[in-house]
Amino acid sequence: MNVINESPRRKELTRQAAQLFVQEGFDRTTVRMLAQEMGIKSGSLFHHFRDKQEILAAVIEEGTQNALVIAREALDRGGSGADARLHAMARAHLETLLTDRNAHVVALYEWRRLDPEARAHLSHLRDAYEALWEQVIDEALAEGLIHGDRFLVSRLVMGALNWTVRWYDPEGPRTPDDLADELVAMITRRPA
Amino acid sequence: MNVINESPRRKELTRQAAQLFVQEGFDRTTVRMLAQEMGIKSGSLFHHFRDKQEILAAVIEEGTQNALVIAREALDRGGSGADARLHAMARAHLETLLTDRNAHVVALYEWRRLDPEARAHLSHLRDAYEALWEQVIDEALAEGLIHGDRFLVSRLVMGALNWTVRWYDPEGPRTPDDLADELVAMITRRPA
DNA sequence: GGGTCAACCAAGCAAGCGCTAGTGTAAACG
DNA sequence: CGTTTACACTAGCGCTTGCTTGGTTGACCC
Repeated sequence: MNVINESPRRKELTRQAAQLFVQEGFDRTTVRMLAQEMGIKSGSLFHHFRDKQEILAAVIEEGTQNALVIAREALDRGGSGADARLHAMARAHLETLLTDRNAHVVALYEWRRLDPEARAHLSHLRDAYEALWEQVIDEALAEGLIHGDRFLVSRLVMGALNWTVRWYDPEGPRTPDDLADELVAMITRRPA
Repeated sequence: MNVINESPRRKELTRQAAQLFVQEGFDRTTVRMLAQEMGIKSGSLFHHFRDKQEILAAVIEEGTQNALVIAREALDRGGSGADARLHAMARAHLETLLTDRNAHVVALYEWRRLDPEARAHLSHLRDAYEALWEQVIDEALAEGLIHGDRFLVSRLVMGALNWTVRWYDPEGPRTPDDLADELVAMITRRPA
């Protein structure tokens, strides 16, 4: 068994698993379905992953890690004003939701299926990501761009963003940029 | 079988099922677990519900119907200004999320487990509820209380609200009123 | 050119699943 | 009184589940 291994083969298998988990849900996706999607037999699956749970953890880890990287890049690259940084974060968030859509949907819906150890590990990753948001929101508060409770505002904003996976249609007329603009406009106050 | 029946016994069973569905998820909740929670044997369960799916549908229907009733009452009772009505809707939404928490969590997480017929039926209920929101948001837009795209704003707002089930702690210091205030303050613009 | 090793397969086990069939019983009804 | 009705029980069928076991294959290595 490869256990902690990060082979390219495993990465590809993880990507395919994410797709199935989205379509069917984790519990309804059998190891036989996973194996077929991957073009192997169900037994061979356990050469790459210790058990079914580990596949779920791998899917979620992949998505969260990417989100973190993209958000950090966006902040490093972006402008210096709170408004620009708010925009950059929102856009980065929505872009990840597109490119790694499957992984994020799985993370949102199947988080509770993780066993305690995996959950603890992945919680750290997620916390790191949310810390970025709170930092940017702190800056916006400091500049007077938005008002209110730091904790509540960041939760409400992340809720609005995360919820987009439930209704956003990439084929539709709206780009991630549009959404980011609309969101930032909605929560920031410029004199009317 | 009672099939379409709405006996008080069935209502109580539905409430208990909701609790288990939240704890374990629909797929992981076995009919034997449900029966034990209800104090009967697994076979007896199918006297009240045609199959497991019907229990899920009953749980979600219950929650959505209550949300609709409460929201309508809040709007009828509430003031006439867009600001007051926005507050009333937000407060009503958060209150339902508290009193019928289990049912709503199930509705959010397990919606996709519904079979097509049940989903079609419940979609109508949900659409009716969302129509209330869009109406209130239209009023707020007309009054210039908020700006932006009607569709996007309502989705973002409902996202922020629905997401609260993932982090809101009823035992914590914040009341649903606090949340509603914060949300409305965040999205409305009063001259700074 | 023997040894190593990742990757895969065939076969199947033990457990658990949703659901059914057939029966019992006590209260309600005419 | 006999019949119906609501609710519960026991027993288990047929199937699927996650996972294990023991073995095969082909590419690479000193």
